[in-house]
Amino acid sequence: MPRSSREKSALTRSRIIDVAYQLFIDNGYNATPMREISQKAGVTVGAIYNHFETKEDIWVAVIRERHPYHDILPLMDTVKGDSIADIVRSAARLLVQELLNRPDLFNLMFIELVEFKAVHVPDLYEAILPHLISLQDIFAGKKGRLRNFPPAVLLRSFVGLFFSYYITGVLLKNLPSVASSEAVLDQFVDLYLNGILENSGDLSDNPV
Amino acid sequence: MPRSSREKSALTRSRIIDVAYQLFIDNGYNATPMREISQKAGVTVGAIYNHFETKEDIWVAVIRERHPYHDILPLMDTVKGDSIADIVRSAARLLVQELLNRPDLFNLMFIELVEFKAVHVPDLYEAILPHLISLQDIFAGKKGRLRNFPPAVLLRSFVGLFFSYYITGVLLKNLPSVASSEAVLDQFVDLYLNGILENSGDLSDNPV
DNA sequence: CCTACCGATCGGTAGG
DNA sequence: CCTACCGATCGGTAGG
Repeated sequence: MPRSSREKSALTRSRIIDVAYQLFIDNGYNATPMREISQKAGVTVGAIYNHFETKEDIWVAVIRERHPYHDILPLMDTVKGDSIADIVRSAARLLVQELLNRPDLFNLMFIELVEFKAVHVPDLYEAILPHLISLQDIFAGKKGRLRNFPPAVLLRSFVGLFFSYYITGVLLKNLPSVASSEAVLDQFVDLYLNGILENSGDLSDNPV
Repeated sequence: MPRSSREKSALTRSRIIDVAYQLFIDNGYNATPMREISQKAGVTVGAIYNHFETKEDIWVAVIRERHPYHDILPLMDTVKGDSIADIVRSAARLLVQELLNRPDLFNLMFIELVEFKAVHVPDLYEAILPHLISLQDIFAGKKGRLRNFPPAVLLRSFVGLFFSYYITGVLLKNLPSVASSEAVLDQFVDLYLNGILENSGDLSDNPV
């Protein structure tokens, strides 16, 4: 039970963000009325404006405070393995496990692209970048030799791998021949590993 | 000059679609008022409803009749080369030349994902699929050996490559270290070629 | 945090 | 009677 009005206010604000997060993901930003947020959050529309100056401020709070990277990045720091291939593969598995059955990250980013032209993306950098950069150090001293790609390209293409898999899966989901599955994701990862590693063998013949 | 009222009607309809196409790409679907479409098209709002029953019908006409694949797919049929690497690379170059400085395709697909949950995507299959499937035949008898990936995975990861490049470029565009450029795209393609080809050499050491 | 309400604008339709 | 289109306005809802 909240004791002070301070705590009560913080709880209300948190409830508004939770409700808005879900509605934005389900319907998009412009298609989510303030009335619906207020009803589902159990407060009046006017009350919301005690916590946020504008509707867009709710969006900013959502991507800052409820963005799935809060759950995902700490997982990345736990990735271990003897070889680069093992590390990349287990990182990919972790990411997929978190992301694909809960595609909030993708929806939030697409809404940000479509409805805001990515203006809030820089807000996310300071939180995400340190984790990404530390990923590069993880490769140092591991088995396997990386081809001569710039680190930024390796990182960017790794992140892009999941967008590639997710978007093509959604766009082609009605075609039986391109059904998404763990096996297909493994093949995407194998293709990526073949792409970045020297002497990767032929991972397509040796699924793990 | 249009002679019959039939021709005039067709021109008006075409003008409405052209205007809506640009506004949807720039602002998204929900953020584009019928008033703005009507003003820019030089007709009244009421007149639009002689050509389309609802606003959503305009969207459907846009993605059916103005989708950039109308320009892109014919280009793909002109791709030639002695080796698989050459073919994939020139296909990628053609695609990028068409797409990256005119990212209509991406925006249309993202709007479709965010604001319509991809319900109209099946409409596009019948037009696009035949071209994609014929791509697989192009590889037959060319120099270079493909790794043992299913054709659907090769195709899907090729399409995904451009989504990967485009989205990560937009999301990270404010970071100088990940600036998009033709060189970076070549590296994405090299990574992909390393990924799908046996004995690709190390393309990252031998930029073309 | 609420009730009550604003200026404006939304997608869509009336009769002619 | 058709088409393409008009000026005016509908019932509801947007953010604030």
